[in-house]
Amino acid sequence: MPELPEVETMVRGIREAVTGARLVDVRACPCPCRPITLTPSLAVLRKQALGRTIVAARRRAKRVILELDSGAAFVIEPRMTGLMLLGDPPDPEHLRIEWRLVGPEAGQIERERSVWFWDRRGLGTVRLLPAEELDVLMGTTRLGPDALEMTADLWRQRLGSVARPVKVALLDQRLVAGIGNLYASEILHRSGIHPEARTDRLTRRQIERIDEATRFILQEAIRYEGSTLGDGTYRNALNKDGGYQNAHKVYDREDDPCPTCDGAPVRRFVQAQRATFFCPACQKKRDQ
DNA sequence: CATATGTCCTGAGAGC
DNA sequence: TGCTCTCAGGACATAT
Repeated sequence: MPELPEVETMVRGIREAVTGARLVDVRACPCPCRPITLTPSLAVLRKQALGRTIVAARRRAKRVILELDSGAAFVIEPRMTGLMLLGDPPDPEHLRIEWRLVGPEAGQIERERSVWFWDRRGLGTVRLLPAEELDVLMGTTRLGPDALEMTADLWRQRLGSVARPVKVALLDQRLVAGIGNLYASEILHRSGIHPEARTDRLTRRQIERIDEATRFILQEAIRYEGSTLGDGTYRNALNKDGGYQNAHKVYDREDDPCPTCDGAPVRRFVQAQRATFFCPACQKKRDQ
């Protein structure tokens, strides 16, 4: 499930191929699969975007952003199973959108190529947002600060303003943007904080640990190019598996001995309808 | 307002 | 073996 590290990997994977390229076509998947949420309609979107040049590929939280020279931008939300791929994807059944590009690539001659949005479950969305709406998305009113932009002060401020189990708070994209279910468990494990600890009772020291752990876990996961879980859905832009699943300490590791304290078995429980994993020895409820 | 729950979707895996 | 059922969790709509 693409969270910040997976989306960052997608953006890095397509950046070189899309930046500076001109958009010559946008096509919806020709197969009879259910159409993805596309805003505006394909016809309107083509009118606004064809002939434009992609000036930047960026990430905001868990979204991929392709900025056009008009100021508008494609905003792609992969949600559960969406992927950005280069070249010809292997499974045409779940292809949703194709961007056809032309332009110089890596100092070579002009070349036509495609970027694809592939999405098995079809929960993902593709939008073309005008500049003003993009500004709102990039700001922190609707989405909180990007998880990699957080500071201890910001954490203190934002966690202090809510009274919820800390794991649930980390998943709230208005509070901090980019963390999903997998990395929330990993971040709290590294922080040594129980997932049910209330945000309004966290100590200064605990918040500093969340600050450090967030950067550490997310940057490490980016280095590994994200996590490809058992269903094998997530892949990078070249359709290769990520590697971070092998470095998970608790996520999807129920009953395994905790690799940090090498003793207690990892526990799993359901919190706000999501699976939470933690080590009962490293993450005591009432703690240091 | 803050927080909680329901909803969408497909395919893997469990259990009978 | 082949069926049915549950579950996975992104973001947002609706409910409390």
